[in-house]
Amino acid sequence: MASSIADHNFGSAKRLLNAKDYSRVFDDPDARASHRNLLLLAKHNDRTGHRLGLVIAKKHVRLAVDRNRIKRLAREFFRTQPSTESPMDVVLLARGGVGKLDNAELSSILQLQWQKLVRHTTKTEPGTSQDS
RNA sequence: CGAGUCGGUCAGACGAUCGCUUCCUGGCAGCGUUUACGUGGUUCGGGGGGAGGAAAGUCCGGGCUCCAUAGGGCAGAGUGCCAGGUAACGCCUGGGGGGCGAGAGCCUACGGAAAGUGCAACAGAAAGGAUACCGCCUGGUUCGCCAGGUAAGGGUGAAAAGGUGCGGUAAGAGCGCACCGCGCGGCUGGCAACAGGCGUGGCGAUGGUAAACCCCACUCGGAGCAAGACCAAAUAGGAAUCCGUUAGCUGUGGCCCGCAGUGGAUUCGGGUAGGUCGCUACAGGCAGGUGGUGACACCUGUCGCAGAUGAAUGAUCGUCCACGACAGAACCCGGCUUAUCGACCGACUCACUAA
Repeated sequence: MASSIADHNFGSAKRLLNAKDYSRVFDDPDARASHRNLLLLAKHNDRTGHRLGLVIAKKHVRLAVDRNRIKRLAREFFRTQPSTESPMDVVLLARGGVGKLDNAELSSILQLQWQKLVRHTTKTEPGTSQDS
């Protein structure tokens, strides 16, 4: 419990693992952060930390090398984020043009969108709005 | 040194910190239990491995798996000079023919048009068992032209029915001769493709196109790891309607035969899309030897070289330089094709200078 600040690993507990996990986020997201190159969806979970899922469609990023690069960068970013008091399941969707960004640009975009997402979720009060 | 041809190798390097995955190993929870011990994990250490020459396009060929022991015929598809290599190929090697280049070399779907069918705009006199516009020659003539001979010359066209030369002739013509080309028949060399002589036919019949239909020869059963197997669970079981009962239906794409199985179709309602295996050790890499012109084969030694599954192989910083291209495994191999910043090695050709 009480996932520590120095917890920077990224095992299977930190990832969305099957279709159920994904559709839970898609069907009723608590928060969203949109950018012209990507979209973040989030839903509170009852676990000890954030979990990340990635949807990088071939339609939006043509080359496999770029798709892998985006996934790695996104994982790296979420790995290094400190866990907040309200853990979430987050899904990152790629949009067109992400493949053209370099690593530094992508990182700064992720930083910005993540902050937006955190503000959103703290506003919508994690404890009470458990179900609708 | 300059220009070029062919073959091969590499695919930024080093360090620090933080991660991912897999294997080995040690500790520590948990579980089984007679202390031993076994098992074992969203746990903590230590150590090892972790994308490519194209991983790509999915264009061929295999292995493997299932369908039915994959058997006969049709249809369909593919291949197409010869001989080897190989598990196999549309690949590779060697050879032959043709073409390009000064050369090293490179390119080449390269079987059949005297089985048949089709196609060829325009131009042109005539385009396939053709034809005579101008011209040339002979004869006649009312001097306008007419009859006949001819295919050398002009003109048209992508292509005009052997070519060049000499003889010949009224002018011409394989009409005759020489050489070349072509057809046919021996001979010699070669496993063969084919090459080289020799003889023969005057060549009024063999024009082109077969990545047009077609003919001939040879090859091919189908589907793919979401193949397929197993585990707890599930496919169960149920209701309604319609069709059928020596048939029909099902069985990987077509049809017929053969073979195997069996009532079938639709709708309603219900349930699954968890885990393990397949999954990486091999037509395997490297070194040496033997045989072969070579592709390659055989022998000996040695090495262990990714196995993910919402999908690992990365991020940041520092230093250096020739400032880093194309690009990411998904069952596995052999090829082909396409993309690609550059660096290096070997063999060879041409030109120039020097010796």
